[in-house]
Amino acid sequence: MLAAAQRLRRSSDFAAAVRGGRRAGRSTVVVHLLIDEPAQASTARAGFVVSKSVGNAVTRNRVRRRLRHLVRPRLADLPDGTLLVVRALPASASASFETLGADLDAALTAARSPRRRR
RNA sequence: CGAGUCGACCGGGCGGUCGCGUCGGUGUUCCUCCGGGAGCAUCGCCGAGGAACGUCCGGACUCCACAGAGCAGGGUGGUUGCUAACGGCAACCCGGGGUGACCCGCGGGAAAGUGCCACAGAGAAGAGACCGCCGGCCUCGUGCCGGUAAGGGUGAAACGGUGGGGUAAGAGCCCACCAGCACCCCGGGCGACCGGGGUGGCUCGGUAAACCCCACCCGGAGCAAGGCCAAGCAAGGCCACCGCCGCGAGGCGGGGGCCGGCGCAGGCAUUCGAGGGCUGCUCGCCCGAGUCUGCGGGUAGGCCGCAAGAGCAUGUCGGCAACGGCACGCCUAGAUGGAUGACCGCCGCCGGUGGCCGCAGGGCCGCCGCGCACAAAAUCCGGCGUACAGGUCGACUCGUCCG
RNA sequence: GGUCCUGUGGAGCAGUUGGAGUGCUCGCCGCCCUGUCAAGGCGGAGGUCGCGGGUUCAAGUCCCGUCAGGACCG
Repeated sequence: MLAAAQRLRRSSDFAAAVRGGRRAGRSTVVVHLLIDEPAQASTARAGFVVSKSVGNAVTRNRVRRRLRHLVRPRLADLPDGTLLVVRALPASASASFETLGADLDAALTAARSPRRRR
């Protein structure tokens, strides 16, 4: 799980990450990553978007909690001030914990690697 | 043993590692107006449901000054009770279903009035003459006039049923029995209603989940209610001290100090009262000196409300029951991009499969499985409705067999 | 938290005093027309009226419950 300080709490943070960040998708999740944030923020922070198309309230809660648990160790590798938004797709409702973690890793490396642009 | 009815309940368990949220303790860092506050670490307690769901009803609570009257509008509809209240629940009544335990019913009024009843049929609601039956007339015909609702046919429904008398033919026209209706009397029941007797006229269709009538109920909005602080638009605001008030966030008053200098346009008013409360109308009442409309500008932060309650468990008493009284015990989630997750071990259940045992129902031992339902608080309660793998307990009915 | 709307052939819609599931546009099938295709003409098929109950002689229509989709308000 994530502590409250490591989560995105404001609508403006979500908008900044989704609009300004780099995006990479897999079959279960889509990742928005915004790295160059003003240096005042202490740690990297993450937020989750699980829409109603994923399932009812129980499955949405389960997907979000699994994603939080998966994001927690990976958040330490990201530089300070990074904003991360993980959006769950409908396929994530039936995915296992392992495939969810594999997709999240793949999407994160894909979003971080192409730093050669501009 | 088989088939079934009703009610109550559980809805995976135990342990370990790493995490999250509220609250409390400890330590530490920072800030401080010295009251405290914030962050981090660590320890401990607690941490979704029987439906948390749908939002179909009813309340508590808050604001609208009080929560007023009539009309309109909406809702409910056997009776009596229970309840804070209800469209809920219980018992009973009536009607229907079942061999039975039991189940189902928006179950007031059609004799206050209006509307509708397609097609078919002569006729569809104060009756009516198509065929038929009977009588009369003559121009003797596939004729005209009259009587007749017993028969035929149509329809979901045709103005009581059977038998007899009666008649030209018939008809409640008369009579007996039956069914139904209205009124009266007696008995039982708090009541819905039930049982019995008498009189009347013979007779009255259905539909109110069509308008309507009757009885009863309903003021409106909703915790995003509502309140406080900060910031900002703005034009007034900010700061500490003392006293007082508030459940609380906090506020009020006093003297003192500091900063700042009056968005735009239009309408109607200033006690003979604009405008508003009161969302539709009328009355009545209240607030009232500014208010209304449009444009422009600002605001997405924090706190209180916010969890001890029509509360739960046990016992006992009253009541057929729903439920209520008393005693004792317990404290049981409070998030706000929204806290319960991940992994492991053992057991349980389910499905598949293999072996052994048994005449059989089945039992025992293994292996496999993304297997184990439905579905998650958001102010809080009481109901209703709906979804749900599997399981437990109790009461009762019918059938068969044995004693 | 509150207030509403929609569900009818494959698609989009109409459907009133409740009375045969009736209609429109596109699509589909067959035939005609054409050297061929399109357009056009003629004919045809295709329906649990979202689902389950109820009222009524009779329900797409009225009532209740339920499911799915969608919209609005602060």
